[in-house]
Amino acid sequence: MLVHGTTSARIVETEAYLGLTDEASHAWRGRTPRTEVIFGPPGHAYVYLIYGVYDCLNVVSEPEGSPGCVLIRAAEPLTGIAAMRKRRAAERLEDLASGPGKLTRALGITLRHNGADLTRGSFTIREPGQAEPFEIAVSPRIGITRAADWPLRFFIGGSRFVSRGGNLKKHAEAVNFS
DNA sequence: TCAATGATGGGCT
DNA sequence: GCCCATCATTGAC
Repeated sequence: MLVHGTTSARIVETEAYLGLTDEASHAWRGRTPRTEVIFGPPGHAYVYLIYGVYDCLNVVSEPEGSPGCVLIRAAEPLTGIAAMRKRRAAERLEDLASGPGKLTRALGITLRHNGADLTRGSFTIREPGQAEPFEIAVSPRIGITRAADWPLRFFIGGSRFVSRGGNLKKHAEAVNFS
């Protein structure tokens, strides 16, 4: 689960961005001021601004010097729901953090968190206390123009909290966990 | 329900 | 200038 202060949410949808071989990855063109943290140590946050409007959160996932990260695309609100609703209007609970731009806004994550260490402190990713059995489904990535067909989007099968583009059930395959 | 569209700013050519 | 890993709103069915 993703925790920021008093707010927390169960991550239900992610996408992988591979780095130098992946044209959709910001790191594909190499190391620049912006992509510096993607080349840094794993477990840190890469936050960027998309369309001049929304902040998106990634977790750096490869060893230092090797680029690679995971975009957090959707989450199920767990605690601090009142605080989230204050930051972002949403009628239904399943619309509160059901997209990469929505969840950062709901949890109060912004560009100033770029480079933050997610393994400790008040802004972290931890194991949920008690996970029920679940299945992880796989599909192509969403909303990108390059390498769009790569099956690198992973989400909790059957979750009501996945993003709007989440109904790509055509290509989805599932793996079960418990 | 679903497709089309404008908002808006930083990074790159 | 142009692109962009998005979202809320609009308007047609």
